[in-house]
Amino acid sequence: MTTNSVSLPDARPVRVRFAPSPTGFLHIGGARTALFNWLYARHTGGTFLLRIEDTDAARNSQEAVEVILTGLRWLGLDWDEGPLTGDASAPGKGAVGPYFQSQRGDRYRERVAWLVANGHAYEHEGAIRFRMPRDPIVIPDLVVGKVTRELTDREKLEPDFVIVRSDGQPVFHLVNVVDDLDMGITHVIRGEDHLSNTAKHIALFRAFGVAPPEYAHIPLILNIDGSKMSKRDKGASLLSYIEEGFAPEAVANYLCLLGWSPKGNREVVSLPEVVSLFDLPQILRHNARFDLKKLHWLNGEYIKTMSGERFHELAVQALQRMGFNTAAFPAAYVKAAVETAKPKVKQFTEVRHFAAFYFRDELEFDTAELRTELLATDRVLLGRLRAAFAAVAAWDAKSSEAALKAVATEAAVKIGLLVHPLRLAVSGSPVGPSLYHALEVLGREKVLQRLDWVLNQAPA
RNA sequence: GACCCUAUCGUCUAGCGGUUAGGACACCGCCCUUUCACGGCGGGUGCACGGGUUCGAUUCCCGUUAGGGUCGCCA
Repeated sequence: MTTNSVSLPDARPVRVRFAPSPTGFLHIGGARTALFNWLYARHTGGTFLLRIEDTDAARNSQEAVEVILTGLRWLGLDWDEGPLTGDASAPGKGAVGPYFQSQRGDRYRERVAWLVANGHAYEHEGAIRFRMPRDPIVIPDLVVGKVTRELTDREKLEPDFVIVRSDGQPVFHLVNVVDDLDMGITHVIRGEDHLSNTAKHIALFRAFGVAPPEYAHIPLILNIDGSKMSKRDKGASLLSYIEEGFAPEAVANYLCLLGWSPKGNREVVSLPEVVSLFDLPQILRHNARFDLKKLHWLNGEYIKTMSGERFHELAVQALQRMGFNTAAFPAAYVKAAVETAKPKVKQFTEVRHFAAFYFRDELEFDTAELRTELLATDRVLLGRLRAAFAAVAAWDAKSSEAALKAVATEAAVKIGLLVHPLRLAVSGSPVGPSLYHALEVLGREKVLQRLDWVLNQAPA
């Protein structure tokens, strides 16, 4: 029997929560904690609650809460109980609210008074301290196993810890436990950074005379170099993935793969399927490093199978964020243009390279060198290509391809000699969508215009 | 300093005493091709180290090392 197979079937319906502090920032690790809680609730048919731990007035604002709500909604993590907006005083959804700690002061005062009255806590220099047991506390953990936590040397000097500051504000350990108790939380799924603190929480639950919830401490997400991911690190904020053009389903899928596996050599797994496969004991115990390249690949996988409509929606969104006024172009043109980028794009910010040229009046080169390179091409050859294009009867991908190949054959050159400068001339970039399809979408007029521009420039 | 957790390719992982240690990303090579990209095929790289236990350890135990976490009138 391994140490972590400790869970017996529990009659109580599962109630889990994500309890972030509104810092104006949703950490990617926090997002994964929320995801794992959500997965467990959905897997067990339980309830997922969102609780805002805004006891620290200094870092508390409505906007900061909205960041969390927006991030969770973007990932597709809906909560059964919790706030509806960032407004702490507004009513939330659920029977055990308020779901903002700033609104629960009475509960905390009541609980603290009880602890003091029953000898579990006492006032000391204006603050209230909890009488912490001196003996080691055993933490049964669904992922880590049985952990015996002894006091550290510092704690031995003063084992009792503050639960209410001298200014009257209750402290995290107290409010966290009181809320979990009052909200009927059955499983606490949180980052491993809380494992050591759990001894305090268990002691508090016992003082209140109730059994602590089940615990599941999940490993942390580290930077790719193994250092801890702090707020400052690139990619630490969930918001950055929204801005960098990732699809939420890809990010959620990738997060699932960190510390958990669907087995069977699979990587692409939809959230509904993860819901059915997910369970706590299978979570890995070691930290994972965040590999942006794999997320990038995974995002590409999702884009490949994405409907044209959804791709269109997200691509246009990305273009507009980059300042392209796609609305100024005919809808059919935008649709066709964006479509040519779909097979090549792995991230929505990349539509800039694959579709921006459709929406620019002036040719813009990726680099100055490319401009020089284009102006150095054989004008005679390019002129013949222009003439052939002008003579094509019906302008489409097939006919422009045929025309280009005919010119190449006639001139006895490899088609690459035409293709490369042509691509540069119409898009300003050496990489892009299927060239002939791009020509078709762009329209003959614009193609000839851009070729003329090159032909009229002084040779490099 | 003390306490706690962890350790399979560069990265994410499968493996739960006997395997040619599997997959994916990344990387390299080849093919396809619209000299790019996309796609296809192929390739290399791994059980941190040292002791046990065992007929046999990647797998179990102990230690070392390394990484991470915690010890706050922050959450």
